[in-house]
Amino acid sequence: MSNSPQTAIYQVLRLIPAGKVVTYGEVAKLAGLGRAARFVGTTLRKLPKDSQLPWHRVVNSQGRISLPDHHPSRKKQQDLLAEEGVVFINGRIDLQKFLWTP
DNA sequence: GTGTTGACTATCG
DNA sequence: ACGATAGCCAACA
Repeated sequence: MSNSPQTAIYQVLRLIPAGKVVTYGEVAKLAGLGRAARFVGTTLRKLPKDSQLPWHRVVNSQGRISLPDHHPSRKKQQDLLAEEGVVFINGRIDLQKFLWTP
């Protein structure tokens, strides 16, 4: 088992199926971090650019991409999700259809 | 040990 | 529906 919180987050990310998304809060809870949703975002920001983890399937509770507008990966995240079948409407995801929960 | 930070969330006006 | 505010929690200086 993983003692490191960030390792626990990595394991949770691998469980997310393509075409679905999860919120930061859900990832935190599944990783055993309770309500440390902010920590999930901080951890993802530190991920290496060549990471194989599906970090792009993590969005905020509003169904929006949380990255700042000027962040280069923001555009890439939406593009990756769109390729997996996640539909964006006015820059927003319909969580009632695409939110994944175990 | 103390205070600040942040890819968050729930609540309020 | 939208912006501002307060609450949360681990990492960092």
